[in-house]
Amino acid sequence: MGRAPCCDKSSVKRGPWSPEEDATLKSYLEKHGTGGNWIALPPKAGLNRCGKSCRLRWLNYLRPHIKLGGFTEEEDEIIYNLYSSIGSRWSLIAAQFPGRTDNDVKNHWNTKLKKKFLAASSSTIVTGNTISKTSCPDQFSAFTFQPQVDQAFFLDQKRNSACFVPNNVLDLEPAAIPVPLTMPLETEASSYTESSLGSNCNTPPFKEVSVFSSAPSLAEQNSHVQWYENGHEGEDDGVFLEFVLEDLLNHGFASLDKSSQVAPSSGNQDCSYSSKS
DNA sequence: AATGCCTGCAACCGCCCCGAA
DNA sequence: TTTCGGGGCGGTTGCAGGCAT
Repeated sequence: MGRAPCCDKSSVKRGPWSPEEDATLKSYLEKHGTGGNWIALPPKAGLNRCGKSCRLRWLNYLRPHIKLGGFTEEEDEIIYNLYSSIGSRWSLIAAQFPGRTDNDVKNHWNTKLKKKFLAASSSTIVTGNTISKTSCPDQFSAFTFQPQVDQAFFLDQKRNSACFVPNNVLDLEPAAIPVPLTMPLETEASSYTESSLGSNCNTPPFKEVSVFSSAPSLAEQNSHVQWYENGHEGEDDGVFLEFVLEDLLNHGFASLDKSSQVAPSSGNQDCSYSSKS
């Protein structure tokens, strides 16, 4: 038994919005606002539309300062890096671009970027091969970019970075893994504090680009190595990130130094890996 | 010029979350 | 504490325009 629909779909108009409807909605919202209730809004505004449809129309096309289409290469890169790190959290990704909507970013991804980056995925791996050993923390961060993993994710646009925290790590104790992201703004690296994030998560010491941009596809291929945080071995598998380190090493995609499998500034965090096979 | 296919995008659907009652 | 309902979000669909044949 499903929940009751928000409106009578047989009696409201559906499909593309006319310029008159747009004008009516825009005019009403500019004068009165939403009133905190989209469902009740259409009759007040004189529209024969579902409240949710009104909300969508306003948020995606009518509200001020909307920027549609015309994605730049840099934006594409950021979208891809974010998608690699947090998956299809379109609202979160769109939040990185003032004026862009989640729907627009999602459509852009589905129609253009997905193909573009899938086609380029092999060359991306080659790019990963150029990583120096000293950039191992980058790779570790990249390995945390698994959308499938139950995770908490903190973005700090001001600091040009983000923190990733597996959910059940949060349950145990706050120990965040910093995730460097490509952000449009040049900013100084600085540290998160416990008060700002509730953890000892720090930003990386420099502005970084996610170099492991084929992480999702590699994660699918790589399933026989499991990563553990020290002290949590054998616990809930859901917290652990899985991939084939050996394959990476064999193929030279990444140069890993086990002794440095620690995020650069995650304080007390330490990690190790083992083979499941 | 006509037809069919492909692509991009606007809009809808339905689920989940969260706050109010 | 539970229930209900609205908002938010990601996935999907359907249409229109462009392109190839």
